[in-house]
Amino acid sequence: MSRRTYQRAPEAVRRDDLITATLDCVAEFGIAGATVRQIAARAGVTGGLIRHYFDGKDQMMQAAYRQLMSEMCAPSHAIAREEGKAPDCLRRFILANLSPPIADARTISLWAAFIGHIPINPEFASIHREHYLAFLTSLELLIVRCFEEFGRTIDPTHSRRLAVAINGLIDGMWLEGSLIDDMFDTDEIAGMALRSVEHMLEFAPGTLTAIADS
Amino acid sequence: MSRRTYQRAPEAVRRDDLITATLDCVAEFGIAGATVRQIAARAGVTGGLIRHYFDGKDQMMQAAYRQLMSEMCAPSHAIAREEGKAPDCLRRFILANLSPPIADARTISLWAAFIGHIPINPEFASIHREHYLAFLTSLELLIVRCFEEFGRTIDPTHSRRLAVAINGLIDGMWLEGSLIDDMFDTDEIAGMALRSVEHMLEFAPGTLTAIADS
DNA sequence: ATTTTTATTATACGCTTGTGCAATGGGCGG
DNA sequence: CCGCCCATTGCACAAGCGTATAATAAAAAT
Repeated sequence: MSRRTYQRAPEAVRRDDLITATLDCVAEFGIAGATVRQIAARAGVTGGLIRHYFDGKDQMMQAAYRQLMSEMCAPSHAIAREEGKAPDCLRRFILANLSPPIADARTISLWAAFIGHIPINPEFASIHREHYLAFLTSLELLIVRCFEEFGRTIDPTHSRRLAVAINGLIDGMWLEGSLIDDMFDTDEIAGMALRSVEHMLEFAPGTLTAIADS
Repeated sequence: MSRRTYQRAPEAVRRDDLITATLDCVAEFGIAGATVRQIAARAGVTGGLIRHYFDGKDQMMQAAYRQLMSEMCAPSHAIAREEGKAPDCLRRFILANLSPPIADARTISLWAAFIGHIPINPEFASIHREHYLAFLTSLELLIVRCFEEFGRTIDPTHSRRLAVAINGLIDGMWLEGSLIDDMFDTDEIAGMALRSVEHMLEFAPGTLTAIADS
């Protein structure tokens, strides 16, 4: 009988195709709808192939979650490491996390789908923790740089606490703004966040909000 | 053959038992592990009974989500409507949302399990939206009361924006503190949140943090 | 007591799931 | 151009899922 023609691909490419297809399916149908067959179809292969690249569906899901978190955090880390005036970097750091593609329907759908596994599955908890700590550290770095440029001193305990609080603010407003996307527009959410951080860090009004004031 | 003995229960009681069992199973095993049979076993009945009280598993899950959200929001609404000095109410409002039983492993596990349905299922989105807006309104009420007591004026646009930002802060810090529960203790998280809100509302230092200062 | 009602059990059914595995053929080394 | 390797297919399988439904017994009604 006739068998479907196919094309071989390098291991790295196939793995990436499968992970991308996994994320597509999870975003669109949720965790429950992202079955092995759906994912395989999306990737243009048949279901059996998944077990050739991953130990099982669970491990592929973990790989997909790892990639999602990396993609979500990458812009933040890049901005935190840029040269330039620290307050401007902080401003762009906050803005990046409250605008597309971080703050959009697909990303929140993926994040929401995976986060249910964290309290249940230690492997997911570990991935989450790792990225959370790295994000926190980048944010703290930025805060310390701001204080230095302003000639203010800050001890590590204080800077870490500020980072935790501001991280919470960013996460919470990202969640609100993305989950109910028809209530707020990006600029309004971002403006509120910038103003809030200004106050929390005791920056002079306009330090972060110079242009986007309303 | 012998058939298991059983006891009839009033409709309201059985429904509540089933919803409680649903929440227990979801908290412990996640959405995927909360099967009809697991839930029925936890409730002390057999699986078929679920279809006698609910149109299907989906509708029972929605009822469980509704109950979870109501339980999570109830303390906040109660505090917001209490008599007493507004800043103290606001302080207790924030504290309540960052301490057990709101900020604990079981509640975050439930919240995280259900939130994945919001981007996929309009019914879940509607339940979320309804409770989110009510929460926001209670918080805004509290903020306005504080301003009035301090003799400061605030227009509705501004008060709503502050409520959105502070709600984001609370949600985000609740998420951080509960999801990685071994990194922070309740008092530290709550203290940081209170200090942050003080700054955001331009309250005098100590207005909310009089005792819990560090 | 007896009858009626219906909450609950018990079982079966069809479907989908993730996985295991033999067959196949695409593409590279010789 | 051939022959080998292994990436890929195709199918079968057992397990578990939500649901449907007939039988049963608990409790209410008469």
